[in-house]
Amino acid sequence: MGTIRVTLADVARSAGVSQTAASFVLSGRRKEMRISAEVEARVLRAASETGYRPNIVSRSLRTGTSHTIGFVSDTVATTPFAGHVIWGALDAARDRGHLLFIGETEGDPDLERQLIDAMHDRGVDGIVLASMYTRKIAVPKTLMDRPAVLLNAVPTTRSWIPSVVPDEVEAGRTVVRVLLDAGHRDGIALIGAAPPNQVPKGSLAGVQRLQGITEALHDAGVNLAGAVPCVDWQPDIGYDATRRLLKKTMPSALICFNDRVALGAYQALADAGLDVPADVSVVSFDDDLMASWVRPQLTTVALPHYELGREAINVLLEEDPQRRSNRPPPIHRIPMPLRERDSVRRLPSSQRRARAATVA
Amino acid sequence: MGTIRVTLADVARSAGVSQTAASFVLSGRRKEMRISAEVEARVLRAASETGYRPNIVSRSLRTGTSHTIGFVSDTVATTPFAGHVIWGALDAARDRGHLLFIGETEGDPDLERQLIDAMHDRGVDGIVLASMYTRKIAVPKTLMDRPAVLLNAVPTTRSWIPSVVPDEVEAGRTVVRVLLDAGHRDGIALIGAAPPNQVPKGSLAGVQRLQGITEALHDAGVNLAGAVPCVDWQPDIGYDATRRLLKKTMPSALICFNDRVALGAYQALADAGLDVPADVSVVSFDDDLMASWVRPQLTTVALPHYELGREAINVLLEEDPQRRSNRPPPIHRIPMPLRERDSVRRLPSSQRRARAATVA
DNA sequence: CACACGTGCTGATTCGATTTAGCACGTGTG
DNA sequence: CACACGTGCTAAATCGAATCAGCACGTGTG
Repeated sequence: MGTIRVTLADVARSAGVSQTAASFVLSGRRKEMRISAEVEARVLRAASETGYRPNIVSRSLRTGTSHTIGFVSDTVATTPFAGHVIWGALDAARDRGHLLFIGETEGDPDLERQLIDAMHDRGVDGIVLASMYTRKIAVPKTLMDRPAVLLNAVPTTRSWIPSVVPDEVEAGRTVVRVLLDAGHRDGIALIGAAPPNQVPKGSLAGVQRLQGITEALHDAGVNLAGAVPCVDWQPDIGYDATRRLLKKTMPSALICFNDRVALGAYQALADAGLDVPADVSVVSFDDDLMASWVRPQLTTVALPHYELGREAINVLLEEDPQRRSNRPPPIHRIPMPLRERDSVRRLPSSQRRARAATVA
Repeated sequence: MGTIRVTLADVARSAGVSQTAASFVLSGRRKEMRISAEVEARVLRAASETGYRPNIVSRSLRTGTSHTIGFVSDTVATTPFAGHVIWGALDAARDRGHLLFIGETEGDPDLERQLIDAMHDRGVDGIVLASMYTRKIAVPKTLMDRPAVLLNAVPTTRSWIPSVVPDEVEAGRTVVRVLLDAGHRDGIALIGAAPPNQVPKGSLAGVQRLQGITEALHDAGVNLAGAVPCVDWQPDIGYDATRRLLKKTMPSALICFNDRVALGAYQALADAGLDVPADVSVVSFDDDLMASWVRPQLTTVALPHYELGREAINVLLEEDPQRRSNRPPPIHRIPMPLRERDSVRRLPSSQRRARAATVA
């Protein structure tokens, strides 16, 4: 306890050389300073014998880089979402020799600014600003001075700040492909949004999932059997929307805009005496925990939390050189993997052959 | 972008005074240096006009305190447990002007050491070492050099390091009190552990919950109607244990050693045609999410995640003075609050009067 | 032999704040 | 008038590593 730290000066003295020599050896740049192999050996030996560890605070003051990253999110760790994002960020940071500060804003812009400033005061190399759900955010001015990345968010204001977001458009295409591949065609209906752009207010995910879905359907020459928008993607609202749909038409497959909506749809279908997937197939988005709890387990396209966290760190640490170029800020889209479970029925091969014929 | 930071020297120059004067004014110690009110005003004005913010890296190098804390846990944020602990730690840290590094060891001692060292290298003021579940841990040597606190763990080795843990003994007393208050007396049985010390291997919580329970029962002069230990506190094991109990006796109330065990007990009771709470009351520990999902909702004693996180930070930041005293390291026990829900039946007042008479 | 040049290292400065030591000036005291 | 003492401030050292600017010594070249 209270062990005094070994400094570079100690190592240099113990190796009988100057601090400069020791410094260059230990940073692996001995050739640059033309340090002899013999001196190198002495320094390395002294360093390992004394148990020298460089003081990063000091290095940071001199060089301006701290091997430290700030991670600021509106909600930290109380949801599995945020948990896995942080997990990915931690892993990526560790792989690259960085440590992570974390902070939670609770959605308060003042707190957000204070946290960002507090991190900058501590010399972080950059900041990841993360959002719970995908949306556009006004980038705090205080974030603009130094390297930064938005996670699960895109900037409203003009800025050079890169974003890392799930590839929702492609996910929309994916769910359509799943249904088409299983032989569904004319009975596909949407729960949670409707073309051309009826989505929950402020929901970027809604817009993009819908875009992917409509594009994929259009490419296949398929028309929707129906579509009921929701003001919010919650189970009870999804329940009501599904009941309304069933009054007008009998779908063969539902695309629900997230797993909570799908849960509501499950209940409405059950109430109507319909079986999933025998009578109606269901596909969805997010891969919430509940997706594997419900019976039948839900086929859904997962939000790639862990990968989002990883990629945000990687983008941040590679971001500097191209900064301030006049191109629009890069948006990195992370694939959303399909989790195939038990809520989609493969139609009998006769029908599938029919479809194959149509396509050909 | 790339805005150059204002330094103390800039502020001093702009106020027309020395750095020393500016420094003492800004740290609120002007009387100590006998700085005039007029100079104070000039400095404060210059600081706010230039938007000066102290460089904490530099301060840290000089003073050795960084207003930064390391939080190392075996599992970070992927469970609501860890999430709420971190949430509490973040709040406490913010309240005291500190920022939190976090790190995850995945149970790997090497990684643990590396993380602790990396944090020390960055000049953290102290480290919280957190464990997913309450247990004894070997304190890493590298943790001993500087302030530290164990969270949800107590040291096996002799060390001065304080611990913050849930007050499991008192929680044991609490569940007994709930049952006694509701009029239960002779029909109380345990699922998950049995006196004197049959608990899942390595489970500190088991030992302490059992201790509290047996003490409270003894104080009330009540004997157990039965007790079935479990090798692990999982639903299926709780299910089996409950079935075994029911073959021997008909309890009026079960004390389950955690909520997962209680879930198994619910199923076994249902299979036996018994209603909760009409036929059998159930109380438990942890307040897992599932405790409010099951029907009837489960009366349980909650693990105080948020408070554990808060208290760990508070203890850490107040820990220095008494350090290295020869007394054993302090163990801070955090109360586990009772969540009264619907799984306990109040016995008819006749029986309760009978009990009151017995006691009197 | 004079001088350039390469080799192998060292001394001193820097980053930005904190802090110790001490200086100049005025006022009161014997 | 000499001298102590209080007041209000400044200069310079310090924390630990990185790094710029050289210095000494040998070797080769004209």
